[in-house]
Amino acid sequence: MTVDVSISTEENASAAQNERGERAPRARGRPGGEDSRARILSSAGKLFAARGYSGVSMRELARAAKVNLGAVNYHFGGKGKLYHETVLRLIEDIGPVFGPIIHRLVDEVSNAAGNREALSHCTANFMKDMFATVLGKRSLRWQMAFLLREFHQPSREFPMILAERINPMHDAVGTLLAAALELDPKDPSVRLRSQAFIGQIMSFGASRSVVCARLGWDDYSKNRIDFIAATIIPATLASLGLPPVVTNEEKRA
Amino acid sequence: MTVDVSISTEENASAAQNERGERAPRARGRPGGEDSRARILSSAGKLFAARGYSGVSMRELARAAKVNLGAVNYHFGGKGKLYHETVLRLIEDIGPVFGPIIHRLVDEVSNAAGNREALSHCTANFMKDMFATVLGKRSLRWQMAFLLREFHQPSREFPMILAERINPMHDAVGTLLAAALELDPKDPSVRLRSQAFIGQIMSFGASRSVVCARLGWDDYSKNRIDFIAATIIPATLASLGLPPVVTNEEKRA
DNA sequence: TATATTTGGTCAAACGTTTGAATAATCAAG
DNA sequence: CTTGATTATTCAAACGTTTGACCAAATATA
Repeated sequence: MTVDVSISTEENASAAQNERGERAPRARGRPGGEDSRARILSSAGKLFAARGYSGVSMRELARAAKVNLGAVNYHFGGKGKLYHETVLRLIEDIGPVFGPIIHRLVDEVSNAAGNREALSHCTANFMKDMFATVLGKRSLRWQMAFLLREFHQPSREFPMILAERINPMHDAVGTLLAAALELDPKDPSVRLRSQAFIGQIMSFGASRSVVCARLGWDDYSKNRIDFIAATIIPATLASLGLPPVVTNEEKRA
Repeated sequence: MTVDVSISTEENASAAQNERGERAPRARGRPGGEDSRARILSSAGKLFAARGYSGVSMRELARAAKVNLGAVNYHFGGKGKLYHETVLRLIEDIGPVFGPIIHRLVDEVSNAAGNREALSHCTANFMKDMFATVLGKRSLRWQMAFLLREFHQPSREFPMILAERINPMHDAVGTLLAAALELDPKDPSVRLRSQAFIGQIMSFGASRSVVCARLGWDDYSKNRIDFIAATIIPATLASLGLPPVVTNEEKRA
């Protein structure tokens, strides 16, 4: 448990003792290295997501991360390697976010055991989770933009993203659709409908500018995201031939 | 009619006579101008779509268009102006493609007059048109990539694209959804479902790499696009509470 | 000749990268 | 408790290349 945390955050690795009580060797040399590294990685993610690889200069990046220009190459050994590290970091970052959502979906589908009301609830829960996460999580904003960019303009890092994060998500949705449609999860039509299912959700992230322009919104907010979910979920349930989910308010009436 | 064609292709504008039979004034000076301009514009579209504004250098562009570096600035007066012209050209190009699709949809929805079988056929026809166009038309490939880029990373040209091409498309889908759901076309939930409707289709273009990877395809083909349409259309009909469309084969049986 | 276009070249600025000195911490020796 | 070696990091300057822009001369048609 403590191991997991230290791996996922990856900070303070050199600052304390290890779990055996042995003295961990303190960092030598001028301090601040891990700090700068983290700042560079964070700035790089945001900038690459917003403007793409060639749209970001090393100088701009160094300025944003508040480090010297040379420090970027010192820590990462070049722009290309930095981009690679950014993708690795992205994959690490979104794992703990989508992992539980995927886990919950697969669990609930399994527990539903074909019961269609239960499948409706799985679907609604999953979509609520996804909308809230993809559209709402401030901390995930640049990651989503980064992903969308890699989707439609795959770099050499794309296969890794596909294998580590996209395939598990699509496979999970596949089990839901297979249960709802009573088809094999490997059926090509299930895979296509998984794409439509996920693509529909992601499109609200990819076309944020369009949605906001057409709805007269400045940006998404919690209430607006809830409204999107409440609007789209019934349509998706119907598309799967699943019964509508009765909301709490409707139950009271 | 002939006017539309000449506008849409925009080539040979200086090569022949106009429709009144008057002699069009032949171009003076060194020849090749309109040719070079068109080649530059075409290369610029493809390159900007693939790598983005800053991912393309003027020299690379000149090489791709087989013109001298100076000729690009001669014709367009700079990289920024060339990008602007590329967007104008894009809007002009996709107009004749999506215009008829939109027109057909609005017409058929109007003629359906609320009849739900007729609305099913509208929907199916529109989606078939869209899938075939967005995924299939080779000539539209870079335009779609360009659009998707502008969606999620709007440049200063975005408002024009929105007004000229996106809003009409969304409004047309809005009339379909309003008829099917018996709501006002301006209802926010109709606008959101229009986004989901279109976004779902576009996602097959945006995530081409994902779809192909998961289906084991190298690329889309006519048959595969038909298969996508045949898979997704029934789901969309169900999501709108519209009756399924009976295919020709099923009718014979 | 007049006009339109192409051409090759130059320019300052910005690019990614490299370098070597300066800095700040730890560690081992005295 | 100081000292000097060692290590890690920062920093400013410079490298050679590429960038977008610009220009005057050359060229090809009317």
